[in-house]
Amino acid sequence: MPQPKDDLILDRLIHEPGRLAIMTVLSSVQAADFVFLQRTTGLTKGNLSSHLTKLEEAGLVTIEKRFVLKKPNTNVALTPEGMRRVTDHWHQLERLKTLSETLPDPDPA
Amino acid sequence: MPQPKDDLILDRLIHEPGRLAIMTVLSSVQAADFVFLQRTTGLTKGNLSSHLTKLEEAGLVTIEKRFVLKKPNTNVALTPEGMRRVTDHWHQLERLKTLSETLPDPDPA
DNA sequence: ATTCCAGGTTTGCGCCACAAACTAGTTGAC
DNA sequence: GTCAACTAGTTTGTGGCGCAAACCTGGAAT
Repeated sequence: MPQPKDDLILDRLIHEPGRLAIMTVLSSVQAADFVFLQRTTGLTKGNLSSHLTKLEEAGLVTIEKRFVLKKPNTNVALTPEGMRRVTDHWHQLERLKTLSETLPDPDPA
Repeated sequence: MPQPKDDLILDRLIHEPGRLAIMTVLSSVQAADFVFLQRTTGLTKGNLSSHLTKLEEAGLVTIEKRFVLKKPNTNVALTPEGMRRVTDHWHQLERLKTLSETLPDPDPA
């Protein structure tokens, strides 16, 4: 069943609220550590950790683990692909919103 | 763990791509039948049907079933609450997007 | 040496979105 | 009339995934 706008696709990997927050924050700051991301996104450690793993597996972010001041420090940055995808996702959302304003007449009851 | 923007919450019921499409379309056209929604959202009948049921149970849409030209005809409209929630959701998305542009400096690596 | 904390990771489970199968009625074709 | 095909939906089965909670690991304080 083809749809009128086959090219309007919301990527679930990015659309998921937690990951949308992560990706959007990263797209602004380029790189951030785990604690910063936790503060800005409001995610719990556990959820942040697993979302990051998922994003890394998908090639959207790179994760580097170091020790800073003798504490573990996880640094996260978007890959070029990640940047492309999150930018595109916001673009798709914008399209959905405006598309609904240019709809053919419904066959009303 | 409180988050900096506790009031920035993406309602999963609405955020789900299929339902976001349904709600956004409905917010533009006020009322639409099943077939129109299927065309505009690109959802399959099955998925559209179950999403509509879920939205109805949540009190976000009203569903009226009739026969038109001897065929079943399902008419869907937003409730006031539904209208409020979808409008608010787009507002929250906008906030997430702009919020990321006014972030404190990350502790970079 | 043992408790405590920071900074994460792993596990278990409950929900849910999707595709596929099913239902009910209608319209021809024969 | 009956059989096939179509329209307009609903129900079902299930795999995947997001979440909370439990767990881990090393440094520091007492």
